[in-house]
Amino acid sequence: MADDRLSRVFSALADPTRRDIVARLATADATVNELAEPYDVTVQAVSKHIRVLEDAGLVSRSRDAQRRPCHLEGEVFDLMTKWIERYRREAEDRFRRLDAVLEKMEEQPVKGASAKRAAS
Amino acid sequence: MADDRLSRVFSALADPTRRDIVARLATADATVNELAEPYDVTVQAVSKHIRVLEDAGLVSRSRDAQRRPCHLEGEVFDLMTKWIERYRREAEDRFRRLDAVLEKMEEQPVKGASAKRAAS
DNA sequence: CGGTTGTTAAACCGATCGGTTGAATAAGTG
DNA sequence: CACTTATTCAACCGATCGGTTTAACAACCG
Repeated sequence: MADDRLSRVFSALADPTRRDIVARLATADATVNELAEPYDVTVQAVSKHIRVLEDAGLVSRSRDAQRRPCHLEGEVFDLMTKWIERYRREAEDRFRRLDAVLEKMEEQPVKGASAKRAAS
Repeated sequence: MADDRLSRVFSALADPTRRDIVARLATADATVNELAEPYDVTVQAVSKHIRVLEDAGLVSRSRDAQRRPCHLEGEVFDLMTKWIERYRREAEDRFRRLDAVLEKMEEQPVKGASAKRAAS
């Protein structure tokens, strides 16, 4: 797994358990044990999941006696959104341009070329 | 890897090569060979990457003789954005609420309790 | 102090991943 | 037809993943 930020974030969120943890942390901070309770895996496994989320910058932790409360870090979402929006917009623009071309082609219906391969 | 849609999408984008392919497809459709050219891996490896993107619904393909042009599908981005925005908003709201609480605490500076643990 | 609770570290395991090589398939071109 | 081009399939390989068990560590509680 590439160690760049975006890769870590996407990779972290590729697991449904980790996404669920994020979802629950969105409503309230929680300790490892609290987070582990609903899943039928060991608390160690959940601890690992949280580590992954932490490494991705999605979660931060404080200390409260033996407990290590987890807190969702919202900033990282910006990174994803920025990436996504960029390419979504490009794709949509391209789609619109294609639409325009098709419309134009309908107006003056296919002069010469077969439109199979426009340019090199 | 869980086979649900969101998992496949995030998982697909967790790889930098695949993200780069998406980025390039945002500007123009391209064949497997064209896509493979800049990377120093075999074309088979790139073919696999494209398969992953296709399975995630990020890429669709048509046919042009032996070629299989790849086309970026923008819709899937909505799925991600929706998921992200939802939890980002919750996290931000919570942050704002916390801010409000802290402000209030500054107004009437710590009456009785130690504010260590508010409620069960 | 000893015991309990919360969390992590270490070692291991089967499955999947990203990559390879080699061969097969598909479809134009001489 | 044989030949080149574009793509995929199949088998394999080392690394990583998600999970386990066992043990350690940290900090409170009596």
